[in-house]
Amino acid sequence: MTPQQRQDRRWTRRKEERPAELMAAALDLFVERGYAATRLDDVAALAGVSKGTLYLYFSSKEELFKAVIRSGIVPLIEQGERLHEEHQGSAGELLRKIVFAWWQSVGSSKLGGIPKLMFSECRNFPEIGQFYFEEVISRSYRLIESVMESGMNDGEFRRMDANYATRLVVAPIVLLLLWRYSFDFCESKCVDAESYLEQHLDVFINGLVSREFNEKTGANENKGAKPAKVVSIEKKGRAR
Amino acid sequence: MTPQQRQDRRWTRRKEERPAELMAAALDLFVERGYAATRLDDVAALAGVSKGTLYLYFSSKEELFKAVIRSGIVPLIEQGERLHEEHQGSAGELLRKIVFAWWQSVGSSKLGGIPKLMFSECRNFPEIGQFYFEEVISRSYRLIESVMESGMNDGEFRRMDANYATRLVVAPIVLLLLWRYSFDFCESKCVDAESYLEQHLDVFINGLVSREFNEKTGANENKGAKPAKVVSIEKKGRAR
DNA sequence: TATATTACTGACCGCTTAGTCATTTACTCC
DNA sequence: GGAGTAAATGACTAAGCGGTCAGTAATATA
Repeated sequence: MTPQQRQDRRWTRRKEERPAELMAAALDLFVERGYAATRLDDVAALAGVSKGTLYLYFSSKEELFKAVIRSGIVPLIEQGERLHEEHQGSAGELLRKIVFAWWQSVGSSKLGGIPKLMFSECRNFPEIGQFYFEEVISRSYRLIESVMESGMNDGEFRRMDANYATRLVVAPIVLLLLWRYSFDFCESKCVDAESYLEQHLDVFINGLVSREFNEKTGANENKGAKPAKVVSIEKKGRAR
Repeated sequence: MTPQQRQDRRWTRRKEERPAELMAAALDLFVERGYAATRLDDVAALAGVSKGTLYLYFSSKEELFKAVIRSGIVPLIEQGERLHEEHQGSAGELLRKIVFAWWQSVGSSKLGGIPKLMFSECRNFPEIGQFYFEEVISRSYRLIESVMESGMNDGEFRRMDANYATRLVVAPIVLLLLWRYSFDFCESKCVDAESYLEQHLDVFINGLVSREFNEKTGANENKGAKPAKVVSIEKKGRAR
């Protein structure tokens, strides 16, 4: 069959590729507009098929959403495990390596839209929110946290709450990602991810290493060899 | 009229209070479910009125949304200006003061939902997204940036890109807020904002102050010679 | 108490969109 | 080429929700 012949056809059978194409289209629109505001006709159109075809592969809008998240998560998890195995170097170097590898493979690809999507929608889909939390967020945090802890044990970093330290390294990176899919369009000059991450790691790692504390407030004191007090507290009563 | 009599009435006239009550209800639901997934019947019900009443005060769903954002923004801007005027103390102290004041008045109040809402919806409402960006985000950034710059000029902080430095202080705070309105429910332990912010400022300010920094690579220089053991620290005065 | 005013109600309308299915078209296999 | 299979279509249905408005009940006025 010549390409011309193929082009003349009203449509072609592409059973294998459809699901991935539909999920890619859905991801784009979900990220851009949110789940509720995305119409399945538009998803189908963007994937180059009719809505009926979409229903050949996904039984409902919610199933499509779940599939988008699940398939988007797989590479994230694999990426995490790869990084975990390739442990070497000082904690600071390792941190640097992980951050840049992650940004390259996730932050700057289309997968980067998934965190924004999950932040927006996780309350509407608690089940898949929980899934994402456990399989992606918790795992990533544990990876970083182990780096932080080994850095402290080796004396490379000063002692502090490793859980919070982890959140603090991750936060600017995640926010950069969210920014890309939200307010980015408001700015004329966009953030240079490379320099931003570089400066973040620089300041952060120096902050971890440094032992100069504010004596006046007593804050940030490193009390000898004692580990920093664990500040996570039991969750209190929740509104509603 | 006795309270009993008032209770017996099917409804009462409360022209003055309705708009604020409706906006409060709308904010709750918009933050929880997103704009598109929020039904006006539910907003009205949560505010204790019928949908018809809602339309007495707001001409459309979008107008309600805009009103919610605008009214939520006003206190933020006022807060910002107040903080700006109360300039005093070193840059580090000032930063600390601003962060905690902001958290107390915004982060822990219902207004905290607005950033989450804006991150989720700004692409669907570019006009109001732009408005929020200019009136809230840019203003706040300028405030922090001026603190960072004066810190650098005084030699309290080392020189670096003030714009990025600003983003880096703000990021963990904003992400904490977003977290509260998204994945928070997934965790059994919740983040203690106070300790989290404390640790953030500690690490960050120390990272700004410290000059153990390899200009060429951007990596910190402690990799070769590990710092002394944790037990042998002596507190030093603050670097100037 | 009688009348006028208006805040409020809730049934209703019509559009949008998730989901269905009878039909059409591409492809496979003999 | 022709018969059989299955991928894809698009018109259709039903439900949900934004938005309307004629009517009702609370309040003001006198």
